[in-house]
Amino acid sequence: MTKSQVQPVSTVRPLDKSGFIPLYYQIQRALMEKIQSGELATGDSLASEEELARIYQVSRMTARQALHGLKTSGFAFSQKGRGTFVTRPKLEKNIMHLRGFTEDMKHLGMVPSSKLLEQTVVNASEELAEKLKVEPGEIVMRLRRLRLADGIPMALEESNIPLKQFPGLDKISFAKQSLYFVLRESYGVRVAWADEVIEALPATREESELLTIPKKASILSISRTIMTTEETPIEVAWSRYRGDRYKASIRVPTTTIE
Amino acid sequence: MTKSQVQPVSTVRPLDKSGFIPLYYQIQRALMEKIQSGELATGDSLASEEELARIYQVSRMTARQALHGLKTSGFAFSQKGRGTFVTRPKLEKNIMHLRGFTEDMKHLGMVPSSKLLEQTVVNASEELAEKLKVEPGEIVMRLRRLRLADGIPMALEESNIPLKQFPGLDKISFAKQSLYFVLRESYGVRVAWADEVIEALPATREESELLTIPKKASILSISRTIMTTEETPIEVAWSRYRGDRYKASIRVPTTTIE
DNA sequence: TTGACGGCAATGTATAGACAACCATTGAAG
DNA sequence: CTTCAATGGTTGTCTATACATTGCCGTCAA
Repeated sequence: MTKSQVQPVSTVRPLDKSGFIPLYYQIQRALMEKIQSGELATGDSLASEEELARIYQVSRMTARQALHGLKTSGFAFSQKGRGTFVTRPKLEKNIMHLRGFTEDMKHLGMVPSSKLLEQTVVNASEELAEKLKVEPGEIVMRLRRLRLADGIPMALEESNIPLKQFPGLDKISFAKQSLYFVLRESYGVRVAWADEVIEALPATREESELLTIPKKASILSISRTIMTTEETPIEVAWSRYRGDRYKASIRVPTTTIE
Repeated sequence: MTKSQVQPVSTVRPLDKSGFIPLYYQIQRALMEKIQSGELATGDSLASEEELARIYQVSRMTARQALHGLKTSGFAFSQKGRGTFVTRPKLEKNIMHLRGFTEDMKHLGMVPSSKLLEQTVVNASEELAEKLKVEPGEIVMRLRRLRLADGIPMALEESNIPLKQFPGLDKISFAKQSLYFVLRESYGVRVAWADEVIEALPATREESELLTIPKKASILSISRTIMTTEETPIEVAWSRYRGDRYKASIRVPTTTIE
């Protein structure tokens, strides 16, 4: 509360009013940066809705929307009559964010690397075709990668993408580029939601060898289907994480508690 | 789209304008009921914001807020220029909802039962005290239950609740009543969020015996901390599910995709 | 010292309206 | 028949305002 008095107004970057990026989102990102950089620590109070509106020269509802975005992504919470406060989640792997392995590891301060095991074009099996909502036998790109952090094998990933929707995708090398990055930037894919199923499985022989763990050791399996707004699956993928090195976490916000 | 023309207006229950329950929430629940009952199937279009506003005699922003609630809880999604559509998730155990085991199993059409292993009052250990944000040694109620579905052991649950906040809780029998139900109805607890950590672990000897699975078999572990709006933990709990019988699932909505 | 009250600040809820962006359909022009 | 333009419907963003509800704190009186 006293902080806002001390804080110089000069630190506020003016908003881009060109109309391409929503104002509320620009404010949200500005606040997020302050949280990520540590300028705003856990427990600190954020500027009030009224104050944000004054600082950024927007209406209170717009400022409110920016704060709402922080709340639903788990970086802040509000108390009626008190204010809005930072609550930076220190979580292992927040599955509420659709990040790839590379981004995940960077956030954890580890050096990610990847070993391409397979990049082929296959005909969809019955099971896969059903999940992808295509005809059996349709061509699908399959990507199988071993993921390492600081040189230690951490996960095994397989990704299946129907090539019908993304012509030419099989000719791109994913040694360096992130799959999600390519889909977003080159094909303009708009993701609507993702369904994830989480299981604890015993390692198969192949998995235990690649991940250098004992046979039948516990594995955290996350299967994911990413859907577009047209309800067409973009990708069906699964990841197998070493049970002894990996935890998934999630923050369930108030809005979804019944 | 044609549906809204056929639908008689008489089915609309008038809103309770007494002011105790927000209008947007009443609309949200009314829509949710139609989804749950099957009156609105997956893929059906919901009434437009304008239409809802007209039907319920509220402003468009209020109708919009009702739809927003459905979206963030994964029961609907919107497309600019087209409308809002139902997308009822048919998922195994949606961890986006804070349901207890009993409600979970009922939703899956199985008959839940429970065996109370332990209901004691203990002094908090270092580790537990830190998680509950209380002093070490403070009294805590511990509930350990074996959970069965159709008579088959499915999960092991331990729940720790600081008694300081809930005097008399240790005298209530939880053989029949749900813990969440009691906390909500008798103590008026307002939950702000829950953090969950999901792991794949090998079963200990005790776990394998109680769950009738082989030793070191894979177990899906979900640890949960439930917090109030005051940032005080209400409950620290963990569940151990049989890896061969249980899957957790989650639908990540657009709003939280970066 | 304590308790009651009032005022202030903050979020929660709700209204009314405006324009932009996007999608599907229709109808006219080629 | 095909293509393009207009149109209406829908969600997305934004403004301006109002009142309710809650938490905090200081003042004043008992």
